[in-house]
Amino acid sequence: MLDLAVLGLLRKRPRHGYELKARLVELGFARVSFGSLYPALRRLEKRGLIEALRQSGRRKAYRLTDLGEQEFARILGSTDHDEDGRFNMRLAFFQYLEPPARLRSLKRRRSHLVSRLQNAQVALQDEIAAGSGDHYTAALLQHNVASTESDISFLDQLIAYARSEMAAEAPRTLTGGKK
Amino acid sequence: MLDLAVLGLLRKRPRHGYELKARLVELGFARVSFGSLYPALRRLEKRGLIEALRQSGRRKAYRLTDLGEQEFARILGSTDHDEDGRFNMRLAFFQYLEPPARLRSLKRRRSHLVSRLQNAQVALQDEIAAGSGDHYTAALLQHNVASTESDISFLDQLIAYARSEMAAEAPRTLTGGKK
DNA sequence: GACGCTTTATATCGATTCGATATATCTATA
DNA sequence: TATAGATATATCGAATCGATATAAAGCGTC
Repeated sequence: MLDLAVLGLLRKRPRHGYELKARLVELGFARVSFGSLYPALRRLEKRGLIEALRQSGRRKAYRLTDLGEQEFARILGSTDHDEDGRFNMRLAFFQYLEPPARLRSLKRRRSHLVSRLQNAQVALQDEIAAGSGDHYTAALLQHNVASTESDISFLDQLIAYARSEMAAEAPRTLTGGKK
Repeated sequence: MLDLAVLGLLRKRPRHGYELKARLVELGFARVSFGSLYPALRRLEKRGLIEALRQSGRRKAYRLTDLGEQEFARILGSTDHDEDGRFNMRLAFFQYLEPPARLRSLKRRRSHLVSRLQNAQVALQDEIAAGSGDHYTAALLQHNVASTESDISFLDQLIAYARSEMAAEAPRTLTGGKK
């Protein structure tokens, strides 16, 4: 996932490690640590996907190479492994995906969340049925259900938006699109 | 975090690895893998915190030792490092914490989320101000804000509950508690 | 009752990531 | 120019990931 993040952020403009970290925090990926980021930079450099532009003082800015751009497109285009952080990272780079690919990715994510919701609902019902009497465990399970529901409705908004984009972009329907 | 999870689940009753994994999934910790779980079991066994009860076929159930129970209490009592999964795991074992410790933990978590919310709000405003025009990045940042807000109100409910527990349990006020 | 099939269950392993610590460089300011 | 705090990179053992291997148990079915 870090590879995608680094390549994606460098696609816009060169940055050094510290800047990358700062942007990741802004985007909500506070978990990525320097202990994974710096090794990732060296890994990517060794693979020729990014290259260093030596600069002032201690900073070492990197830029994306052509090879790196290809690899970024490849990772972004590959079917996503359904994990929360993974999906959100992908979302941050949706601008680099074609609208149809966006829609596919969103639908896939949605169905994953729906099945997660079902599991969460069952777990909650089982807990209530078992009547263990632990309010906090029940609250945790209730929260899992609620936040998954909220994620699904968030996705539904995105799906609606992606559909409208496609309608606007490819107006080759009988109605004869405008613009 | 896995250590806390394993010890906490075994505190209730003996289980084998596969059962532990299943319960973790129910509780919403789908991310823990067998590749971390089984090594963790051996680590904990070597430290004398759990011990195996050989059983039918391939299953190897473990039970918590006295030493393990002490260590569990120690970990649960130690100040939590603010990370989402960490906190939720703790919540799953709140039943083993004293009400005042519960309240302290909840408040600490709340203030952490409030500062995260502020950062998320700033990031969203900055993105809007920058006017990059990428709807998906903006949506991601908006979602970060919304879900953090929702987490805070979830915590507020828990805090209210924890307060009511303490009021009910230690009714040594002037009003003279009932029960 | 032996044949496949799926589920249950543990193990293993290289690569990645964590988390804590160390250290160097800038910047302000007194 | 000392000192402090923010910026920036590096390092390293331990934990975790994720994918794969293996094997026993359960189960229909012919």
